[in-house]
Amino acid sequence: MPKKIPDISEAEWEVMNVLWEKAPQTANEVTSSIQKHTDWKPKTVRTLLDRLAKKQVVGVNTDQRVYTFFPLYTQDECRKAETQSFIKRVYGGALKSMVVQFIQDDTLSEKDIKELRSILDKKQNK
Amino acid sequence: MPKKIPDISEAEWEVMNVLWEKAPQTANEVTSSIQKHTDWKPKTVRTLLDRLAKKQVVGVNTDQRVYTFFPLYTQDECRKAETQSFIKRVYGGALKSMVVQFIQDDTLSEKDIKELRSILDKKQNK
DNA sequence: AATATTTGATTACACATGTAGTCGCATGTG
DNA sequence: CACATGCGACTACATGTGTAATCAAATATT
Repeated sequence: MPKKIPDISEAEWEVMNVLWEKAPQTANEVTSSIQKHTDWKPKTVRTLLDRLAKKQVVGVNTDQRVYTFFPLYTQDECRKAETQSFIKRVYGGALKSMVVQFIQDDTLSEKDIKELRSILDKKQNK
Repeated sequence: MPKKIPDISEAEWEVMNVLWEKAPQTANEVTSSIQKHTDWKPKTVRTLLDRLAKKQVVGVNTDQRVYTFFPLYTQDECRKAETQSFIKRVYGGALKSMVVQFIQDDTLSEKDIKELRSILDKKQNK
């Protein structure tokens, strides 16, 4: 089985999302991207990168003078891990319950629903 | 608009789930239920209840000698709040992306998929 | 070369969270 | 009534997280 993925905090997710778009990147590059959505200081971003590296969620190239960082897991892997623990905590493990709630609460648009139906159709006829 | 629901931590969710099943309950009653799933000491449960009360997620009846606790929000309200922030963090806000991933990953059974389809059908014909 | 700047390493600090323990008063018990 | 027990109030303490700042060495600039 794939090794357990460490917890990724909310702020760390922002950083990961940037690294999943493009990697490797220097701390400065990551900071530039991040600052489009947030007002975090470069030092803050650097701390997050260091923590992610320590947690072994990102890797670091130290061969160049200025280090570059890259993800050690795919976005899908991390999403799946987070979602599983989230669903367990909040919905007692039943993804379906969540979807049902969202469908009933009109959180999904007509269009979303159509798309979901089409995805489910494809899946079932496969 | 409904006031913003405070963050509920993982351990606190366990407590809330017990209170949503039946309320009000004394700390002892909650502890008994909780200890079926966990090995938390009564003091731990009490601390969680106190924190939830402080956060105003649970209310406290202090009229009796032994206090009783009860939820101030429904489970649905809390689920919705948590899910919204979760989806935003992990899936960039698109619930659909998550469902798609889970459908494709076979996290949902054939049966689940059938049920979802039927729910979507009902929704659409409404 | 002297100085300014960049960058990695280390440290800071408050608040949240998991996981309890202590203390003192109100109550039940013998 | 004397004492044991239960419960609320407060305290504890390590680790995680958000949000950086400081310091020293390497590098770029003038």
